[in-house]
Amino acid sequence: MSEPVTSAERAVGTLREVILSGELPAGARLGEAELAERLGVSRTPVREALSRLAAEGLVDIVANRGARVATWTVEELEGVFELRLLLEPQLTSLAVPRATPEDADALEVLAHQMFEVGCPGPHQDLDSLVPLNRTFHERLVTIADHAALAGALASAIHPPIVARNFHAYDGPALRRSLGHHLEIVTALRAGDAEWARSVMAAHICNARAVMLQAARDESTADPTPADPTGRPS
Amino acid sequence: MSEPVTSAERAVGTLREVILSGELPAGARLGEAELAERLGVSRTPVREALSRLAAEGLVDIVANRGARVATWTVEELEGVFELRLLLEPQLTSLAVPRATPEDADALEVLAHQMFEVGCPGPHQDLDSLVPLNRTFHERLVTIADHAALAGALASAIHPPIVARNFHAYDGPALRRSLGHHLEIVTALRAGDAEWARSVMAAHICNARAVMLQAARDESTADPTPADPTGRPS
DNA sequence: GCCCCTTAGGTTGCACACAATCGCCCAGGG
DNA sequence: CCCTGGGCGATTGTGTGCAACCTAAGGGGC
Repeated sequence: MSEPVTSAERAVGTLREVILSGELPAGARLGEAELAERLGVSRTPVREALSRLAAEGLVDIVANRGARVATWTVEELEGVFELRLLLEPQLTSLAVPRATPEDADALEVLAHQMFEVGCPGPHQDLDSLVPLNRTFHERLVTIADHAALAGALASAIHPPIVARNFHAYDGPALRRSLGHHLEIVTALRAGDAEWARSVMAAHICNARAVMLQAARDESTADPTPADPTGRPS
Repeated sequence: MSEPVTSAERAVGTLREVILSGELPAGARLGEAELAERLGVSRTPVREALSRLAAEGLVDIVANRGARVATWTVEELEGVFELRLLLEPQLTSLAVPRATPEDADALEVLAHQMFEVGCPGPHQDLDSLVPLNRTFHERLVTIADHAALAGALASAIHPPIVARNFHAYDGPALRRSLGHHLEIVTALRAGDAEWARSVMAAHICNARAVMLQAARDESTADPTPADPTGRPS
C-alpha cells in the first residue's frame, strides 16, 4: 500500500473505494466526464483508472459505450465462491503460524465489534458490519503474507456482493457467520491451522448458501433478475 | 477472445504476445514513444495498454520512471507455484466430465507433438515446446469452463517463467513432464477426474522442483540474481 | 582525487482538442 | 398502428502539446 503519487493512482484508489463501499450500485454508469469533474482531474487519468479497474474485474468496459460498475450472473457468483473456497481456507491456514499475539488481539476486537453491531436488537447496523468484515478478512490475508494467493483472491472477491449478502442473511445464518469469526480467532490462538482452515471453509459455504437462496428468491420475485441497466425499486 | 475494435485493445494483445513469447526479456525497458512507433499508434493507447498489462502483472510501472517487463523473485515464484497447485488440479478435475472426444483428440495430438520435439535427439526443439505447452494448458482451462478459476490462474501464470523453465529441465524431468501430458489425456479419456487431478498436481510439483533447482544454480553462480536491469549475458 | 551541486536531455503525466462511433428521437411511408 | 431510415446529441477514442520529474553528465569546491 504505497503512497499514490499520480492523479491516476489516486483516481484508482478513490474509485475502488466508491465501488467497494457500495455507494454506486452494480450496473451504475461511470461517465468519464462526470468522474473527471468529481475527482477534479481531466479525463485522461480517469480513463487510466477505469482501465485498471476493468482489469481487476470491478468495472465492465464496452468499446464506445462506456464503463459501468460490474455485474455478475448467478453462475459467475457460484464460480467466485468456488474460488474463494480454494483460496481463503488455504490463506487462513498459512496465517495461523505467522500471526503474532497483536494480530490475534486485533482480529478478536474486530470479531467482537461485528458481534455487537450484528446481533438483532436496537444496535443492529448491517451497514457498519460490511467494513468491519472486510477489515477482518483483509487482516487475515495480510498475516498470511502470500502475495500470489492474495492477488488471486482480490481479483475474485467483488465486495459489492458481500455487501448485498449481509442484508440477505437471516438470523441463524448471520449468527453462524459472526460465530465463525470468533472461532477463527480461537483456532488462531490455539495454533491449530487445520481448525482455522475448516472454519473458514464453513464460513464461505455459509455465505454461498445465503447467496444462492437470495438468488432463488430474486428470480421467483423478479422476472428479469439479470437486468444490468437498473434496479427494479 | 472477442475481436479487438480499438487500437488500445490491439496494443494490449500485441504487447501481451510479445511479452509472453519471451521476445522481450524480463526487465526490458518499455518506452512509450518506442512502442507507439512500433505499433503505429500514438502514445495514448500505448499508455492504456501498459496500464492494463500492469494490472495483469505482466509489466511493472513506476511513476515517472516508465514501464518494464515484470520480474519476479524466487519467493514470488514459489508463491505462484503454490497458487497453481491449488487451481490447476481443480481445473483439470472440472475438465474431465466436460471434455468431448474431440477435446481429448486435440489434447492427445498436442501431447504427442510435444513428445516428438521434446525428446532428446536431432529433432529436439525446446523453443517450439513452449507454445505447444501453453496451448495444451489453455485448452484444458477452456474445457473446464470456469471463468473465475481461469481468471485467477491467468493472473498468476507469467509464461516467461514457464519458457525459462523448459530450458532448465534436465532429461528425466523433461521426460516426466511430457509423460504427464499423455497421462492426463489417458485419465481424461477414462473419465477419472481424481486421476487427472493427481497427475496435474504432480506435473506442477515437477515444474516447481525444476524452478527451485535452477534458482539455486543461478544464485550460486551469480552474486546478483535479482538484478532487474539486465541479464548477465 | 573525491564528492557535491548544477545543468541539460529525455521521458513520463496530464490536459485539451478533434474525430469517430453509438443511441435516441422523430418524421415518413407502408 | 408499426416499422424503417436519417439526423442529432452525447460520449468515447485518439492525437498532440506542455509542464514536471527523473537520470546522467560535467564543472567547481574541498
